[in-house]
Amino acid sequence: MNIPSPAEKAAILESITIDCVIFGFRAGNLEVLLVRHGEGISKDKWGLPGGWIYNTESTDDAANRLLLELTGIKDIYLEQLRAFSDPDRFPLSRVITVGYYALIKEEDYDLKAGATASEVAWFKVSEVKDLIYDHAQILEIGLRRLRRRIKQEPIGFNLLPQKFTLLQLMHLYEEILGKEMDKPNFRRKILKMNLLTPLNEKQKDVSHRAAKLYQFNPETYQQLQEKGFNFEF
Amino acid sequence: MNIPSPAEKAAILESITIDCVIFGFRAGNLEVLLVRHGEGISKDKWGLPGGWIYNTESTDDAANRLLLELTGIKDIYLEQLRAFSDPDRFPLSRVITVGYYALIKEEDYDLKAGATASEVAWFKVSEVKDLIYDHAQILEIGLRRLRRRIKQEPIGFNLLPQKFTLLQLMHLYEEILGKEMDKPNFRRKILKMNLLTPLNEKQKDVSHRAAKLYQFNPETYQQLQEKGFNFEF
DNA sequence: TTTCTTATAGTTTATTTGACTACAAGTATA
DNA sequence: TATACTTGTAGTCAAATAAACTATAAGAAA
Repeated sequence: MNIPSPAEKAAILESITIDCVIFGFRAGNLEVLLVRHGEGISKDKWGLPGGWIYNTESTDDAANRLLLELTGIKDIYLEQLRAFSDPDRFPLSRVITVGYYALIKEEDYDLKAGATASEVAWFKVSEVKDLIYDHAQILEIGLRRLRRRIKQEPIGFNLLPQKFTLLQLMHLYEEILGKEMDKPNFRRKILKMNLLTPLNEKQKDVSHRAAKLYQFNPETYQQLQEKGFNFEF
Repeated sequence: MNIPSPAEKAAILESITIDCVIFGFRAGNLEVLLVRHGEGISKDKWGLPGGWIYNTESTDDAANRLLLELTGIKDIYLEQLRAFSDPDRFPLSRVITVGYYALIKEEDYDLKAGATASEVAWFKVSEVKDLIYDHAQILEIGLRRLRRRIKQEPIGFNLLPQKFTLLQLMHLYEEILGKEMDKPNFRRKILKMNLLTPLNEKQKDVSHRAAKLYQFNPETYQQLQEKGFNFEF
């Protein structure tokens, strides 16, 4: 994030920015998308993708635009976290930032660094360190939100391939919630919800008994949502 | 909310404001605190208490300060809702507002209109209408947050007098969640949590059998919180 | 003394949980 | 080809919980 040029100043809100916490999941690890800044006071340092917002756009629109410009990712569902407003959070001027977060399947998107980002990459959440400004705090709040959300909505499915085994799904919950689970019980509970459609297909190329593949069924989810249900495990 | 004067402009962030949704409970009704504006384009109209933030304060601090200035209420726990950022939400200029919410016991606070508010008063949530700008939306989001929170934390006790009966507590849950409950079951469930200290005291001046009074016990709550528990009814 | 209202205790049945056990279906290897 | 090994899947059982309901107690009012 840099101080905007005079030309830019006319079009943006000088005291508000956006920062996005984008989570992905690969090889059993929860990851987060970071960009390396190409200019300004944080040049060469890693941080969350973000930037200034235009006078004419909502923060939702700004978040989507910035994410596309910096990382090449578009058309994803970004949810607002909250505003971060410590007066000293940004060293050059008084800036409040609005945090957003999302969960995506890494394989569905090609990364392409753009605008003020010289590089984009996924990092394991457990290994992230030294982020600029207060981005560590924003990430922390994003992670907390993710853990809460995944207990109440079936968002975890966004992180898996379209066809997955029950054990993959369970491992995802274990990784995000940070606790071990019982296979038979998990299986019973998730199947009773009727959210998964069993496929006539099995895993391939595994050196043990192949597990049945399932896919998430958004329609039954719609129906269930009206009655209200929960994802505690 | 008015356009700030040139003198004020130096001290504030021009494009960010705060708005507070303060909930109270009286005579079985959920209420919200509104102020009548004394000046500016929304003069004489009712809206949420709020205003501009200073360069030197966080949004949390600004919310507390504004609430005190406008309504006389201080030292309460305000929680951030989120930023509201529709480019057209404020008619005179581009302003993003950060919403806050809180729950208080009405009897504990004296209202005193101040600063740009000519009047302050409690309104039944079910009867509120015609709020300025997008304050109806902010109230709606606050209400949704309240309903979610009350299912997970014992915040409802903030709304009752210090000594209360189980039926009063149940009615509060019924009012906020909008559904009827079973007395014996509610009673059993809430007592098993061990959050209430029974008093050697009963209701007075009621024309029927007097119910036992209880009070909320913050210490056992502290202990329980570590283990995690939930308030579903 | 009877009636009415609300408080509180208890019952019953179905459902859900958590911890396990057992076995099935494959792959690897001897 | 037989055996061991790994993971998947089904099922059991006791304990805890939830929902719906009945019954009785404690007062106030008629």
